[in-house]
Amino acid sequence: MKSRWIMHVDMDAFFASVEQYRNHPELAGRPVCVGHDPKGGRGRGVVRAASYEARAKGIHAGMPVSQAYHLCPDAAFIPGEFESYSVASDEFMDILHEYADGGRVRRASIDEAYIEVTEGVEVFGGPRNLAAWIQDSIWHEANLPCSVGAAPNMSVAKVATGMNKPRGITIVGPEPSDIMKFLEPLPVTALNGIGRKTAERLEKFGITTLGQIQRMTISELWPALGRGSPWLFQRARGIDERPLIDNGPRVRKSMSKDRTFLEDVEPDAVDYIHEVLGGMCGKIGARLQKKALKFKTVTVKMRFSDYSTIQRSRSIPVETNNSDILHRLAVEIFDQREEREKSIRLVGVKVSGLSEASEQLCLTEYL
DNA sequence: TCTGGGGTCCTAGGACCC
DNA sequence: TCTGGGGTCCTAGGACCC
Repeated sequence: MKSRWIMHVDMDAFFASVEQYRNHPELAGRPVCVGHDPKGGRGRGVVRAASYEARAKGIHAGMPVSQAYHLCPDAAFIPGEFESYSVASDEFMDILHEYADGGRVRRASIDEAYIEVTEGVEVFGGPRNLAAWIQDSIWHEANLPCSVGAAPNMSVAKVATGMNKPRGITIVGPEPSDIMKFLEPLPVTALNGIGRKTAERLEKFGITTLGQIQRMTISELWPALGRGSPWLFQRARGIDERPLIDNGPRVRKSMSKDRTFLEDVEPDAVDYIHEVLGGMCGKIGARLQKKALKFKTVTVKMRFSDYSTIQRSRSIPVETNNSDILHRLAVEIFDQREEREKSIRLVGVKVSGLSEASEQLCLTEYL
């Protein structure tokens, strides 16, 4: 039986690359950080994406901008334009459609996707040739660098991509023994789905590498992971039978806006918080209207000075996208919080249960 | 280095209906 | 009056990802 081939394509430093190669070509070759304004080293946000030049200075995504600023004050710090990333994403997804068997693309996030290429690999004379073609097409047609991982399933392909970045190609398999050998030395966190919490749990049982799991049975794994054991048992061995299903155009499930204050806000400054909520609700309302969407549920997130975080939500019987209603609901939810002593570090508003706005909206646009 | 902002998916209990 | 099982919606929280 001929082996199945899946490719995972991951954009390199996606937001930073869009800025360097598409929006601001003058930034190519320079350290670029997309994220919050560092405000001379006092800013409270973090870096969303760092170009490889910035990474060479020790900067990485998720790092507080204040720290990034100290590491490299002359990096270009730009807030970024989400819309341009969305357009760039659609462009490279379109290119992937051309190479995928049956045009099936599974979008995993804005900057990565899986494609089934079992037939393509034969036509192009092997996975490495096809991966190189795809990489070249994306570079020449969309002006974006990417890395490619190829393997007999999605799980292993994703791990492969991460092994060789930027502009890398990594082929794993097709033999199960090759896959086992590839995964054997890797830390458990190399797998998609194993984050900090799960890694900590496993470590309590002395488990840190996939090789260790390969030598265990499901029942030996059970005390550490319970119901998650069969899943990890398989993934550690590179077994993943999931079919690659095209998830079509992006369907948004929720929309949110958070704000961390430059300094924590005193618990009695409710008017100020209400005003901030108003600003966020206005922006969310505008985005909903632009996309012709209505919401069913509002969630208000509150994070306090000790970093404890709560969320409170409420659903309404009739969907709407009216900013004033949204604001009123958000204020009500906020005012009902049980925590009244601690200062407030962050407030956020999220709308979910999104549905398409009907003719009503069109009518109001006429009036 | 105190820890952003945008998301997704899963679980679990309770309400409510048939 | 008691009992059940299934389905769906709502709310809260948690894990994870980029």
